[in-house]
Amino acid sequence: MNQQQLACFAKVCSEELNVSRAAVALFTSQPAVSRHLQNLEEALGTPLFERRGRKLIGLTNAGKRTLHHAQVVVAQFEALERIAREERNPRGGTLSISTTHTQSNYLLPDVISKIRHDYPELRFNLHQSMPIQVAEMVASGVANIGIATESVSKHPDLIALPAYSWNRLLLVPKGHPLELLDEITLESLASYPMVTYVTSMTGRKLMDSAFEKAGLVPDIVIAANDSDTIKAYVNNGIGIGVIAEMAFTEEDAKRFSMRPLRHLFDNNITRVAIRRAYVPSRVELDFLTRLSPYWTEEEIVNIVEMPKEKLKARIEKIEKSMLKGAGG
Amino acid sequence: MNQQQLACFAKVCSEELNVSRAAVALFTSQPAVSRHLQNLEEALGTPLFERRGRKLIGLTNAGKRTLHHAQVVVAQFEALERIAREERNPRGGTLSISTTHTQSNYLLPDVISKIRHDYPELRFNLHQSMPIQVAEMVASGVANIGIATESVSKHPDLIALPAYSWNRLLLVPKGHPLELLDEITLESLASYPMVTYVTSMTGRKLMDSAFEKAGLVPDIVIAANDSDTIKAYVNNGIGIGVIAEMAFTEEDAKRFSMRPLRHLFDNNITRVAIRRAYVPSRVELDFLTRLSPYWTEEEIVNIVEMPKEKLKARIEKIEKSMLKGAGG
DNA sequence: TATCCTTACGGAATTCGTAAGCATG
DNA sequence: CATGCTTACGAATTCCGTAAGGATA
Repeated sequence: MNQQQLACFAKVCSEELNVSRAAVALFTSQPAVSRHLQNLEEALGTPLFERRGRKLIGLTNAGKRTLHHAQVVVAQFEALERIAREERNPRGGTLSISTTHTQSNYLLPDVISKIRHDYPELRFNLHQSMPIQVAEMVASGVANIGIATESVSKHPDLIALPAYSWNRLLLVPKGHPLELLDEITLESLASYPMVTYVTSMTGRKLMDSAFEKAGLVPDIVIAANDSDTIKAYVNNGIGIGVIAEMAFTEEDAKRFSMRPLRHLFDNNITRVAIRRAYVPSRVELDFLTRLSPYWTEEEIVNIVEMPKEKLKARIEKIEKSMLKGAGG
Repeated sequence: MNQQQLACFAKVCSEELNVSRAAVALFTSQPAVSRHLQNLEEALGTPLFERRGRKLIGLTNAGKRTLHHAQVVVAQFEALERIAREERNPRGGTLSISTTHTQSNYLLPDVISKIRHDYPELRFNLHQSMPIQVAEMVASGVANIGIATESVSKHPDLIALPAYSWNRLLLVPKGHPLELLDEITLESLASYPMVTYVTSMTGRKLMDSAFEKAGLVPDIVIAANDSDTIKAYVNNGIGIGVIAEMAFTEEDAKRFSMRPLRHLFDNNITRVAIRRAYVPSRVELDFLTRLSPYWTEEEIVNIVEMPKEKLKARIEKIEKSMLKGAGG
């Protein structure tokens, strides 16, 4: 039994038991991975996979138990390499974050400037993409921290910590009829052409389901990836905008009127995703604790190492306290 | 960087930076270990040891940070092997415990019979020896769980969890003058020849210091390793006996008279020792939770992975609640 | 001088990639 | 027949133990 065998095993599991893809991800040949799996099973003296012919179709009980420790080993090796890198170049260090446009442009600048104050020479890798890619990038190790509202909590190799909750607001050009309407209702929103996020992003699903429940169909003329695009089209008079609260800046207040929509839609929860068993670095822990008031350093370290069932309960607890406290 | 290099590094650290002894403990040659250390340092790109000439005299900062993760890796590999063993033979499994005579004969029988009820085919390795050897055996992996009152909390590679607190009692033959004395004092104890434990065992040090504080010198005619020997000599009229409370059985009540000594001596704390970063098995967790009411499974798992400073605070907290609650 | 770490060297074992074989859908 | 796992094989690398060399106390 050695590290490479375990790394292969973990990667094959995270690649849905596809040996070929695992080989690509590990920058090696497919027979090499195949052999490592055989040798690992031989070394442990017990099969790890359920097989149908030559295909791997599932994990045995032993495989399930082994997987967790294999992931821990892989993560510890990563941590050792990071420590060495930090010691070689104490000033360096990189915060590698993958996130969506809204988080990247309206949530992160504030947190990052605070972190930069404490770590002046820290470098940032900010990857911006769609929620599913955010999850993929963290799972594959391209980024170490993912921030998104969708997708990240479903990936089996990721742990998704609820970071904060938020809602939507209505964005209209100054002088628009909705600006001064007593109470904004779903009906009033549905009676205007609307510009908002695409289906896969920024809590769009929660909005859709609210309209559906009311038996309404919003007239979404343009669906965009990012808040800035939405603002541009609203500014051009194409329609009314529905965007995330945190995307409304002081600058926007000069051009637009804004109406809160908390009474119409459920709160969304934005989550931070890290790989299971990942060992966060010093800087990453600082970043995460600054990002959300709902967890402490100690908790993060504990949570990463938790078994699945216990983790679920813990996360639900955080979400409850979050939704109670009105969030933001 | 690989598992063997990390294992060598961890072992050299736990063998007080003596490469030769580490080689013996790892069942390999000394040059092999030496080379692994060099390769590890080269792979990490940073020295792990402070050196004077060819001698290792300490850890660098990088070495200290690396050590923890190296220990975790080693422990995870051990856990993987144990899991495989359990899967190969689900009924088997062994509880390997090293402890002192008193614990082994008077504390463990009850706990072990309960555990055997849940795991009928479980095998036990009970090693009985002096406290220092108990610590050594756990550190070296001969046993996985150590139980003792002395020594175990000082070993750098061990975590010592307070399990329970206890005190001494006076053992005299029926009809002895002390049997009916109103109040047993240190003076009255010092005025008779005494039979008790040897200095290195079963909380003997706390007893000595109580006499010393009072300016008294007890007349210890025989110092023994185990409670049964003490009883035998007391029975023969050699002197009065001072033994641990839990060593007094119903059987003893027929032959001896007993007087509590809680008012004269401080409580002792018996501790359970496990290797740092060790991953306890299912059975071991059950055993440990049955052994002491002061911790839960979850806590044990957390504690093992804690960094040193945090651990210290946690343990002190347990001890406080223990000493308050009169213990037993 | 005894202990302990490093270097040198030859043989053994491991590991890798390519190429070819075979099963599944 | 396309996808995907296994087997075969030769080359390169790594790893080990013995033996010898040098440093320290």
